[in-house]
Amino acid sequence: MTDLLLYNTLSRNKENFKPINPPNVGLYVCGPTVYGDPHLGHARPAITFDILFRYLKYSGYKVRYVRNITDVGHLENDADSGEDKIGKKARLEQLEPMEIVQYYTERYHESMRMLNVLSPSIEPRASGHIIEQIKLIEDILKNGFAYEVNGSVYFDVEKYNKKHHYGKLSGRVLEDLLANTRDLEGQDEKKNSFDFALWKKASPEHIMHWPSPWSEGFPGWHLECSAMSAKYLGDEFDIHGGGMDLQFPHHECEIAQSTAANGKESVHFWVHNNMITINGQKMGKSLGNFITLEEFFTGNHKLLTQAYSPMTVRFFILQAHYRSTVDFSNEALQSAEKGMQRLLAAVKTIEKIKASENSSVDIAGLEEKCRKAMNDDLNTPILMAHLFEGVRIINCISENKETIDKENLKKLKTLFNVYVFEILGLKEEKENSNNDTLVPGLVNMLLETRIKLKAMKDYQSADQIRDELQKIGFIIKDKKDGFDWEFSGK
RNA sequence: GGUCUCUUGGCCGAGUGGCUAGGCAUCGGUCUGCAAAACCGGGUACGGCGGUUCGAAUCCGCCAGAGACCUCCA
Repeated sequence: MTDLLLYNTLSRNKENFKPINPPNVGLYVCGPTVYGDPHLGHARPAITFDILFRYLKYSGYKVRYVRNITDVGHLENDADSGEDKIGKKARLEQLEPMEIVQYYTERYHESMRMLNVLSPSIEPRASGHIIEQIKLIEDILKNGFAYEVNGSVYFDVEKYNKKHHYGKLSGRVLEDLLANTRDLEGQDEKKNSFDFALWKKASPEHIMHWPSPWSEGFPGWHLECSAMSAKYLGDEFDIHGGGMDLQFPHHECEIAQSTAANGKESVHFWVHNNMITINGQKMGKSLGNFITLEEFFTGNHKLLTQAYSPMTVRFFILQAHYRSTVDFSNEALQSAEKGMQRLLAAVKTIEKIKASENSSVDIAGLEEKCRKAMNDDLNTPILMAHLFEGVRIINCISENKETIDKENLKKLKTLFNVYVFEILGLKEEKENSNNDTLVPGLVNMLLETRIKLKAMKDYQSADQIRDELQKIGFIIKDKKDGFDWEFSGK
C-alpha cells in the first residue's frame, strides 16, 4: 500500500513496513500513568504515534490503535518497601485512588483533544485487566520462567536468558546488568537483582490490591502492556511504540514476558520517540523541570514568556524528527508559531486563487516529494520544508507571478488538505464563535469605506479605521484591487 | 563505573561522500500615500586534530564537550 520505511529499534535500521495481515495493522502505544497533569513530554509520543496512526490510515490500512491508561500504580522503586504511585498520591490528597485516576485521565484527554490527537481505537485500563494479567503470570509460571516467593511472583531472567535473549531490544548484556546493579532494600526475595516482579503481595498500607492465586496484591510494572496488547491485538502484532526511556527495562521486560508466555515474540516493529529537553536536559517528572500542557496553553509558567496555542506546540514538535531530541525554548516556540501562521494563511489563499489556461508550476512533483518524506520514517521536518515550497508557489500564483491550471489547482488543494490537516493534523484555531457572518460583514463594510476615503485622499480617516481595527486584533492588508484581512486572535 | 547517542549558520532544525533543506531572525530590493502582508535576492554552517579519498560536514581514529539509559518516567 505504501513503501513506508520505519525505524525498528530491534534491528537499529529502517525497515520496509509490511503488516502481518494486510490491510489490517495492529498498533500498541504505552500511554500515560494518570497521577499528574500531562506535560510536554506526554505530547511527544501522543503526537508521534498520532502521525503514524493518521499516515497508516491515509495509506489505506485499517488500523487498530491501542493506547493504554496505566491506573494501577507501579512501584516507586525496585524495593519491597516501594509504594504504589497512585496510592501515594491518593493518600496525599485524601481521595480514593480511582478518583485520582478519573481526574487525571480526563485532564489527559482534554489536552490530547486540544492538540488534535485522535482518540485511539481502544484505550484499555490496567485496572480493568487484572484477570488477563493473572492469566499471563500463570502461563509464565507454567512454562517455568517465573517463581513464587512469599505471595509474590518474579520473572526468572537468568533462566529466560538461557533459552532466549534478554537485552536484545536495549542492547544490554546480562553480565553487565549484574555487575552494575545497585544494592536496594528488599531484594532478598529475588534470585537475582535483575529479576522483576510479575505479582507483588500488598503490604497492609497499600491501598490498591486485588485477589490472586498467590496473594492479595497487585500486578508488576511491565505486565499490563503485555496482557492488554495480546488481548486486543493478538499474540503477534505489527507495531509497539513508546518513549525511548521505556526501552529498558519496560519494553525489554515486555518482550521477555510475552516470549516466556507464548514461546514466540509478539512485536514486529518497535518504534521509539526521543525526548524533549529543556536547557539540554530531559524534561521529566523525576527531574521536576517539566512544563504542563496547560501551562503552555495559558503561558502561566516562569520559563514561558507567552502562551503557546496547542497547534503551535504540535507544529513545534513536528518540526523535529521523532527520533531526535528537541530542545524547548521560547524562541523556538515563537518561530514555530509564526511559521505555522504563514502555512495556514497560504491554505486560505488557495481558495482565492483563480485557475489559468496554463500551469507554470509542478504540483505532481511536489506531491511526490511529500509522499517520499513521510515514507522515509515519517520525516515530518522534510515534509514541512516541501509544504513551505508549496506556500511559496501559492503566494506567487496569488500575485500573478506564476500560473496554475484547473487540474493542478485541484491537485494543490487536495495536497494541502491531505498533508496539513489529515496527516500532520494541524487545524485552524481562530475562534470565530457565532459571529461567522456578522463580524466579517462589519469589517468588510468598514474597509469598503476606507477604500473610498483613500480614493478621496483622506488618509487620516483611512488610517484611523485601520488603526482601530488593528487595535482589536485585525490584520489589514491592502491590495492593488481592494483589501484583505484576518483576525489574529490576540 | 557499564552501555549508547549526539555536537550543523544569530536561534531552531533536516540531510548527504561532489549538486540551495526548511522555519524564525537579520540585511537589500519589488509593491504601497504610509504601513502590514506577500514575493525576489544576499550574508552567516557543519566541535577540535589527524587519516582514507580526485573530493568529506558526510567514512575511520583520537581528543574535547553535551546528553540518554542502567531506578518510576513519554
